[in-house]
Amino acid sequence: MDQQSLKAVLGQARTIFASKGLRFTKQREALTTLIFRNSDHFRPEDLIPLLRKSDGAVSRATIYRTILLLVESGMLREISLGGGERLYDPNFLQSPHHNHLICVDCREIIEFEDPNIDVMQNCITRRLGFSPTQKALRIEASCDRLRLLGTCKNFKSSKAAKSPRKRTPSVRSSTRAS
Amino acid sequence: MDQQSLKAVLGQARTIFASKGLRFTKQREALTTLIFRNSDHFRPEDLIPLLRKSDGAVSRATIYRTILLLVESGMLREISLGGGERLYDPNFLQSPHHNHLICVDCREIIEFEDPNIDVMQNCITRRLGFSPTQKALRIEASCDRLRLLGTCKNFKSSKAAKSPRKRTPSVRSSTRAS
DNA sequence: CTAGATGCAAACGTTTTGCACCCCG
DNA sequence: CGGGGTGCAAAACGTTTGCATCTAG
Repeated sequence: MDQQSLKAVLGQARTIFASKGLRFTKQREALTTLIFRNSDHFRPEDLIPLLRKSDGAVSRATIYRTILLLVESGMLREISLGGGERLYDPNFLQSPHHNHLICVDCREIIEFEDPNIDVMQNCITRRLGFSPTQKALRIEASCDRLRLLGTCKNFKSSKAAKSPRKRTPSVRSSTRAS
Repeated sequence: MDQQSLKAVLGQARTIFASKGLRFTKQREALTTLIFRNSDHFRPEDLIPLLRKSDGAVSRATIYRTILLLVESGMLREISLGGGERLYDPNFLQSPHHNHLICVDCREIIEFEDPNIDVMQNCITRRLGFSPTQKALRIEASCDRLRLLGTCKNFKSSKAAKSPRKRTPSVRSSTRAS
């Protein structure tokens, strides 16, 4: 996001917060800046090391609390990519109706928009007797290029197509040991 | 699910497991029966008390491990309803292409199917250069009936439209206490 | 007999919370 | 100076794992 838009976003946040009687502290500003500057999907934990580097360190608790505020303000949206992975997406501010395609080969996330999908979702919702408030379409798919050519413009062997939620094994002491 | 279909499902599970060199133990059978008998969405934790009642108690570890096996066998699917809530849905066996609408008023989950949506998803996926493997459409919506008439056939005040992930407070001892 | 399965409890990663203190307005 | 905000560390949660034991085939 360019400097111009970022300024606008910070202003918007400040206004929304003020309207709720909340302060826009330097921590909240640093966090908001970080989140919208690169407009990447992120996990709350990801933000901690990023904030440690510069001088604007923010505690874990504040990070979680601020994210919640931004979600409640409609500036940030939670998305789910399966496997219990919980990500936040700052891009709904600029493209309010986009959806996500996740490449099962490289776990790359591709954002796309389609007006027909949106119309159809509204239709279905109304037909069921509801008024739509939020819609999320997630498509998991495999990359044709990778399958046919053995390579994929998104493919990075580093994050190779694997299981989310990895745990680091550790020394373990059994209580029932003989 | 009727007794007939349940028998078929158990047979299917037994076959798939056998083909992978896995056993269909009494724990796995009890679990599979429970899951597909009522075809309700569930969290792994939900199953523990249900299994304690009858004689077929199964440990937490086995529950998680078996659920994983069922997912890998394509008999069970994980769905996500937002708020980090991770549910499992046994109904994809009978309606492989259904989607979910969640009522924001009462958190009721309505399953629906729409052939057009499916075609369109395939279109979009191919246009992006991918082959679809799995699709999930989640619509959050508010119930018209409730808004207009103040009542909703799905509305239960008990599970009143609120925040997922509640925590039970507890006694806490502060280290920094004076 | 033996590979696979189970149960237990410990540990993990993530998220929430109580509380003392801080600071902005 | 007061009410909202922060940081810390301690829970709480949901899930995974090592290991000893058990069991189905």
